Amino acid sequence: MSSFTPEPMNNSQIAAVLDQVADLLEFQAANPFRVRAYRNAARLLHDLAEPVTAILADTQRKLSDLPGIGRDLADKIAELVETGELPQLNELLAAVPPSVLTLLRIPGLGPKKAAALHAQLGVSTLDELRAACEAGRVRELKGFGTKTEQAILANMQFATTAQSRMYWADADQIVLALREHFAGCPGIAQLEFAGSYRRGKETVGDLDVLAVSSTPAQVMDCLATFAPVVDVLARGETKMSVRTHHGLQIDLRVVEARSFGAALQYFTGSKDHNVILRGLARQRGLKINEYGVFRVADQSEEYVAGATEQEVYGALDLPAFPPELREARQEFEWARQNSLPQLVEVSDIRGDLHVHTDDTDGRASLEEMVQAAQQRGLSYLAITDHSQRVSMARGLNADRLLAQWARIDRLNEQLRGFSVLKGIECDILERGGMDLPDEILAQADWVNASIHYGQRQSRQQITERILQAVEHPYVTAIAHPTGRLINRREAYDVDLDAVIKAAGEHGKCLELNASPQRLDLDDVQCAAAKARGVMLVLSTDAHGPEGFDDLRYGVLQARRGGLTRSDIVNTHSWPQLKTLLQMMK
DNA sequence: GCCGTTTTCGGCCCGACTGTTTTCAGTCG
Repeated sequence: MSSFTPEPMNNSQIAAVLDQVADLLEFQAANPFRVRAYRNAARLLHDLAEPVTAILADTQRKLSDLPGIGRDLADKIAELVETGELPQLNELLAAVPPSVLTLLRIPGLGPKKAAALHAQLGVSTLDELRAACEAGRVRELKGFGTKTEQAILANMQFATTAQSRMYWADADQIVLALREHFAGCPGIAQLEFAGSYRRGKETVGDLDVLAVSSTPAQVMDCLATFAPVVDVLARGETKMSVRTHHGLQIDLRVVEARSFGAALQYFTGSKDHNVILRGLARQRGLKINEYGVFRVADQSEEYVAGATEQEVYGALDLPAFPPELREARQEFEWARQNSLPQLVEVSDIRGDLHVHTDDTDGRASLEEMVQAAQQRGLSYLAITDHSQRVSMARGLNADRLLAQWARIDRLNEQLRGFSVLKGIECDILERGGMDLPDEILAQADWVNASIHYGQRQSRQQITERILQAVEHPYVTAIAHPTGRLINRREAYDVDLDAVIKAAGEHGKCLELNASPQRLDLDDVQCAAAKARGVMLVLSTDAHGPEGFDDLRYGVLQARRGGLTRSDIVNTHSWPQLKTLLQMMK
C-alpha cells in the first residue's frame, strides 16, 4: 500500500554524510589532507545556494565543476543522492563503532588519543572511558599520564551535556561587560574581539580577545579577575584561555602593535578563509601568520605588514573583507572581479514591517510601539499582530482587526513624517489557506503570512501551504519562512528552494526575521534568495519597544548573506516601497 | 582527495600550549 518515495537528499544532508566520513577517516588516522577534502566538500555543499540535485539533473553541468569537488567526490555524491547510501561510509561504520566519535567531543581528546583508547583499551563509549579512567588504566598507556586521565574525567561533562553554542546576542552582552572590565586594566594599548563573534555568526562557540600590550602578564591577570571567569584552562607567555560560569571559553592573545592587524585577521578567521589566504600568500613568496606578513628568502624572513588588517590584505592586493564575508564562500572570487557587495547597514533600514502590540501578545500599546520606532529613526511601521487562529496570543478576528486599523487611521492623522501601516501576521491554516477572509486582507497595506500550527506536517503539506500563501494575491511576505528556533527547534520540513522560486515568480518578499532566536532565513538561505532575485524584508518581529533593537542582529545575518541595501525592501521609503510592490505584482 | 601561467606528482597554513617527554606529539584555533 505504500507509494512512499524517499525525499531527495538536500544539501545539508549530503554535507552531513561527508562530514561523518571525514570524522571516521580522521579517527582512522587517514591522510589529513584527504580528511580536509571531505570537510571542504561538506562545507561547500552546505553553503551552496542551489540544490545539488538540480546540478545533477542538469546535463550541461557537472558537480566536479565546483571548486574542491573532483571526480571521485562527484561520483560519490551522485551515488549518495541516487541510492541514499554511500558504500564507503558503510565500510567505515563497520570498522569503527560510531559511538567512539562521541569521545572526540571531549575537549583535549583528538582523533589520535581517542583511537589509542579504542585500540588498546577497547573503549568505545563515554561510560567505558569513564570506567577506564577511574580504574587508572588510561594513565598506563604510552603518551598518556595521570594529568591526561584527570583532564578526561574533568572534561567529560562537556561531551555529555550537549553544549549548544551561545546566541550572538548573549555573547554580545558578555563582550560589553568584558570591554568595560578591560577598560579598568592598565597597560592595554588596543583591544578587539575576533572570531565568530566578529564575523557575526548567529551563534558563538567561544570568544577570542586580542590585546596590544607590552605587559602581557598584566593583561592576563586582569582577565583572570573578570567576575564570570571560573576556570583558567591554559596560560602561557602570550596566550591564555579561561572558562566562564556560562560555560563560555574565552581565549586571550597579547601581541605587539606591529602585529595587531595580522593577529586580528588571523583570529577573526574563518579558519577556511585563512587557509585560502595563506595559500595565496605562499604563491607570492609571502608567509602570513598572526605576527604579520613576511617575505620569505632563503634563511631570512622580512616583515612586510601587520599593524592593520588593511595592510595585511593589501600586501596581497586584496580588500579588507568585511568580517561577515570571511567564510571561504565567494569572497575571494568577488575580490578578484572587484565586485565585493556593498553590505547593508543598520542605518539603511527605514521601516519595520513585522511588529506586535498588546492587542495580541505584544507588551506595549500601538502608540508606544510607534513612539519607539520614531525614537529609533524609522519613518514607517507596519503593525502586524497575530490573526485569530493564534488563540494563545489572543489573535485578531476580522472585527478586532478592523477596529485596530481604524485606530491606526486616526493615529496617522496626528503624525508628521511617519506612517503607520495597516498590517497583519496572518496564519497559514493547517488545512491550507489564510486565517482571514480575502475581503479583509485586501484592505491591508502589508500582509505577513506565517505558519504557527501544523509544523510537523509532511514536507509536501508544509511546502504546499506556503506555496499557496505565496500565490495568494493579498499576501506581501512570508514571515519566518522555515520556523526554526536556534538551539531549540528544527525548521519545519519545507522545500525552501521551491518557495524561493515561487516568491521570485510572484513578486513576493521573504522575511529575514531579526529575532536572535530565529534569524530566519539564515545567511545561506538569504544568499540563495538573492541569487534568484527574490526581495527580502528585514523585520524585527518586535513584541515590545526594546524589540526594535534586534534589528542589528538581522543586519549582521543579512551581511553574512551578502545582502546589499537594494536586496532589502525596507531600505526604501514607504512611498517608494509601495510603488515597488505594485511593480512586482 | 584535490589541484596545476613552474605541475598529472607532490605538494596541501601556521603557531601556542600542554603533557609526557629526554626532543616531541597531540590538540586547538
